[in-house]
Amino acid sequence: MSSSTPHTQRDLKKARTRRALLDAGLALLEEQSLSSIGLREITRAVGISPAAFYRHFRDVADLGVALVEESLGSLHAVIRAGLTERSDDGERIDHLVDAIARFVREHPEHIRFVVRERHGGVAAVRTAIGSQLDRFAAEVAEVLARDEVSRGWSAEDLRMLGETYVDHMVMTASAFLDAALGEGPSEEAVAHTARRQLRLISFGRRHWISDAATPAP
Amino acid sequence: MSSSTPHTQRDLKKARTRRALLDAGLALLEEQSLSSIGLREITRAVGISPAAFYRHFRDVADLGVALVEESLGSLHAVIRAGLTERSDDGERIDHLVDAIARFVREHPEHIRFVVRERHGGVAAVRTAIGSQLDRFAAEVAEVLARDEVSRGWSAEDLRMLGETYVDHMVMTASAFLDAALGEGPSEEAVAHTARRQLRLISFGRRHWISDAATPAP
DNA sequence: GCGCTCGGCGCACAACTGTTTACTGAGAAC
DNA sequence: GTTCTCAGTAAACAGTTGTGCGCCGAGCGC
Repeated sequence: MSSSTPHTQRDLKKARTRRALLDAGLALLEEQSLSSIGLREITRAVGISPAAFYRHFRDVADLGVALVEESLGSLHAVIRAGLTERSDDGERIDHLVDAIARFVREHPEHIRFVVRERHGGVAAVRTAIGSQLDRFAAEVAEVLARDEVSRGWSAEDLRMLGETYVDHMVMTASAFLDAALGEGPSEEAVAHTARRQLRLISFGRRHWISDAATPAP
Repeated sequence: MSSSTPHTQRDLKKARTRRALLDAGLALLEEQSLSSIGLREITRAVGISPAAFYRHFRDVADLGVALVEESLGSLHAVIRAGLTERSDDGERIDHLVDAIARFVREHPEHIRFVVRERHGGVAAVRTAIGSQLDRFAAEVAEVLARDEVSRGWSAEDLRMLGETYVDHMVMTASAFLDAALGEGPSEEAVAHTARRQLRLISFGRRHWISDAATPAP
């Protein structure tokens, strides 16, 4: 999107092995965490010599950072579409949850990576994911600001709401992933719970009072 | 609490180096993830020979599982107290958030460990944390069931609510930790956001309609 | 076509890993 | 006081790791 990609067949080849490295790393991350993956392990999986790795990345951590952009870039578009699509609350929730479920089904390794490394052992990757999710939250907040229910909401409250949504999405995606691998509840159950949680938030939103003390229950 | 602890001074010594191993592991986990920590690395930090490790744990993963019980055991009591303490919603939220903040200040390494390994690269530890948090969610649900607002809530809905609370606690604790290390927003800011999110949930709770279709906003 | 660029290779290097083996010696048991 | 238990040791094992070096040789610009 930003780098110049000269169409010479040599750069093409380079881009292809770079892809292979990224894919191999992603695959290995299914059962390990980034900080325990060896450079040699990756090159072995790709079928190139260890030294060749340095032609593409400085570090394994560097490869990790590259994976962050890739993984969250695609999710980005999906969620944004899912949120904007319908303004009716019930349908919107269903669509959003479905969108997440579909994404997890199509890119399981990507979200596995994000969830695992969000609080993982590699600082650079952690902060990369963090700032990506921050931008994400801001965007969601912006979309939600357009709803009628958001009238009178302060920017800060909207921001908080956006973070809540993003965190919920990540957790839901993670739960879907577990479901797909047979660990934890079924996909239906996860979707069910996710919808109810979104509904809970939705109710809270509709009756939100920004500053007043909350009455006793 | 469960194991027989003969007061012979030899078992005492053994228990002490076991503690040292656990502490060393916890300390190393501050900047790495469990799957990348070496057995030798731990024994070196403690000052014993690598082979001595096997007198206490079969694996590094085994040590990890032991850390899970320890880390979440203490949090358990704290949160339960924080939740039960006050029935007024506003005060309860404040107390809960304060309790989390205090806990993070007192046991930063423990929650660091839990957050990092919850979705980390070691399956055994992952499931140990998962089941611990599950029990946790059930307990929270039970406490919340005693509120007046929970009249008419199905067991399933309560369970969902409990999970929401637990997830929120973990995320908040993680945010507090980041704050303490100077990454991300300040502790005050984290507490502020956490309180608002809890308030949002609280509003949602009060206006919850279990099955009916949600009206347009 | 000639020279240059540069992705990839092979090899060497020192450092490290987990695990086993036979052992020592302080303390328990009787 | 003698015997047994067992946490911890030292040494060796075969692998593995990241990184540096010099060298190809296919493809590029010209």
